Amino acid sequence: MQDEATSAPPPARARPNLAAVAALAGVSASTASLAFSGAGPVSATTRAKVLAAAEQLNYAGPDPRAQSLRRGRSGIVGVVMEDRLRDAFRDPVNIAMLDGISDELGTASLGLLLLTEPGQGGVDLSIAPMDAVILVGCSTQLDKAVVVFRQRGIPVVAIEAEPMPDVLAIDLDNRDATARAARHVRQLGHERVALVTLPLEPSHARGVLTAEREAASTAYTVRERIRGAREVFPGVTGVVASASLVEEGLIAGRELLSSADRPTAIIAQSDLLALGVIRAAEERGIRVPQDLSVVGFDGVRIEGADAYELTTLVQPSVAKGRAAGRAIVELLEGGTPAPSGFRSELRIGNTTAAAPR
Amino acid sequence: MQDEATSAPPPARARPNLAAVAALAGVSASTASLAFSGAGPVSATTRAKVLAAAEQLNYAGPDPRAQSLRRGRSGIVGVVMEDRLRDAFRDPVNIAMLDGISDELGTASLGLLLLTEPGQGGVDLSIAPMDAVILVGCSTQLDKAVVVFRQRGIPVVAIEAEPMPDVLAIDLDNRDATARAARHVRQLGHERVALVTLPLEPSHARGVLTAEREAASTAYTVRERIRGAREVFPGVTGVVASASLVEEGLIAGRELLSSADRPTAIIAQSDLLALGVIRAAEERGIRVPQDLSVVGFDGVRIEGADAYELTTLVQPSVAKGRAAGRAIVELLEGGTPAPSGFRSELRIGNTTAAAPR
DNA sequence: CTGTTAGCGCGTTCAC
DNA sequence: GTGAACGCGCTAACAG
Repeated sequence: MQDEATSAPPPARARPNLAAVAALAGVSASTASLAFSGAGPVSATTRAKVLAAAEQLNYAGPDPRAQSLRRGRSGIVGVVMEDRLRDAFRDPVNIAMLDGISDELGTASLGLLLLTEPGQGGVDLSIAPMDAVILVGCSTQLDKAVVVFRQRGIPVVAIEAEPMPDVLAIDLDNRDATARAARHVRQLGHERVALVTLPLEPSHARGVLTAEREAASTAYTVRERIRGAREVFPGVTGVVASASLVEEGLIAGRELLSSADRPTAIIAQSDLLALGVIRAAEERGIRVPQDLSVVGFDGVRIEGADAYELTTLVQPSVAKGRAAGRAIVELLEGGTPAPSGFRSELRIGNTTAAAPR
Repeated sequence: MQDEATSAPPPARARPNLAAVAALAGVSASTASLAFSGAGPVSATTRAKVLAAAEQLNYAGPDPRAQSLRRGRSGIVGVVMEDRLRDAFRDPVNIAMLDGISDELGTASLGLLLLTEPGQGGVDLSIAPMDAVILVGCSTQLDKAVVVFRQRGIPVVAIEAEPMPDVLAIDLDNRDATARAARHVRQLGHERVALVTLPLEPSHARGVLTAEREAASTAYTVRERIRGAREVFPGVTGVVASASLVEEGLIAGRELLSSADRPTAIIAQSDLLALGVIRAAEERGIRVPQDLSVVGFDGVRIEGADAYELTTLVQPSVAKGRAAGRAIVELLEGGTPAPSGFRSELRIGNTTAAAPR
């Protein structure tokens, strides 16, 4: 059977397609398709012929792009992160969540397309061939994108985002949890309390937490946590960090601790920020927790924070990610998963104590 | 022109397509296509008509999957990481690299599809609709996948991988750099030296570094670094960690430091491991660097390692990522970028000193 | 400026 | 078991 092939030089050097393989194998395209997909009944002989032809033509198998079109599925799930990746990945909490997501998606053989909010010059969100989308802590700026997704029939799951119509929410008790921590602080007798918040705007501007900034912000998680603190300390204010980093906590801490009547307790919106605050205190000889109580959020293990057992709100990051991934899978299978809410636990360490004097 | 449309109720509630929009707008499909893509000359009137029709039908714009097929491009670049994401992202070096990659890809409006090596139950590598692939520190187990990519004409760039045909290499001087560090250690008079290596096998098995394991391993970077150390300390051996984590360094350090004639210097293959080793020494009251010299690799800033300025090899992680991303973009534009090699710099800190006695 | 004509490469009905 | 035909939704050529 190879006689002709050897006599006539293999002509097509271009990318072969299924039809070419089928032709060389002497079968129809549909048969060849079945031979590859494994679905449907194909005789062993025929399959072997097809495979041989494929090998001869250097055919790699069905084209994923064409499959996507035909099947109406690309097998890709977009994960939209709020920040630049370099910022997002610096916080262990995000990594843990992503890990949970990827775990569930991987199980369903779904790929994970990493995207960032527009404005940072990434891919146009509505143009990528995705079957579903997970929004991670995204601002409401994504409204337009969400509309497009809905028009396309692309299911959307949002982790800790402002409730949006037709978007399945995976939520965290940011407000309640912060209120619980604040209550703990108040019970210790603290009255001069300050906040160190995560970024309020996409610009990641550092600075004082003003009423205007707060009102203008679209950062759901940040606002919820602020509100939680206000439930206990109504007028409480503080400073805004530009990212969830120890370094940023340090800067914020210096700011807060330099004033004459400095706070006796600081509620930080992440463990990294809290650790930075502690460093700032150390710099000034302010003892934690004797002179200053510090509360964090997340409950991540931070290398090098061994000296302290941070009082913090332990949130189930991986579980959150898993829930989102699971929900996506169910939605793609036509199911109707329920929104879910996760709870953070206050873990009291040795960075909070009775207010001085 | 709208008369008929208003008399007959809008029938199709199903997902509209370009043809439907064109029909309702009273233009041809190709014209409608141009109206959306913005390419080609379309009169303002026509465009408006098309857009109005689209809005009326709730049409979200061209289907990305169909565009992919037609254009032969999906706009997606796969990034294959060796480990589970949870492991990979725990090391700042990988995050930095990914950041460099995503920066360049974002500039070219390319999406980043996160994949892991098969075996961990992820997506079948050859089935995702990717335009190009970046392999990050991958083992040679990807041979088959690489063959498929080549057949498909999908360009492949590999960061720190065993050289493979038709794969553009972005390399790091793992061997030379380690040799330089080892020479520094020898100059300080050390003779009893041990290694703490990164995982040698996909299984991430912890344990002693044996000749068999080493020979069987496909972990390019790890082997290169071992070889570099051997150039200076020919018979040197040590232990294998199961991941690049402080915790793992701690375990490895305990192992190495428990023996009677313990090493006076330990060369770790990452800063995280090195920090763990230092912790192990602290546990036993072994002073660093007086009693034990420790060398790392990467030059990342680790929170909480303030007490020490680690002697380490500073590698340009972000630049590596950028180079890979840039190469991909050039390859997709039909260019032929040259392979590149990056150099690590030995940064001498205060964790190495003259050998004791 | 706009319409017509062809496919991109594949999967999926149906008949036989 | 297998083949023939059709269409997924869009866009690149040309023709007018």
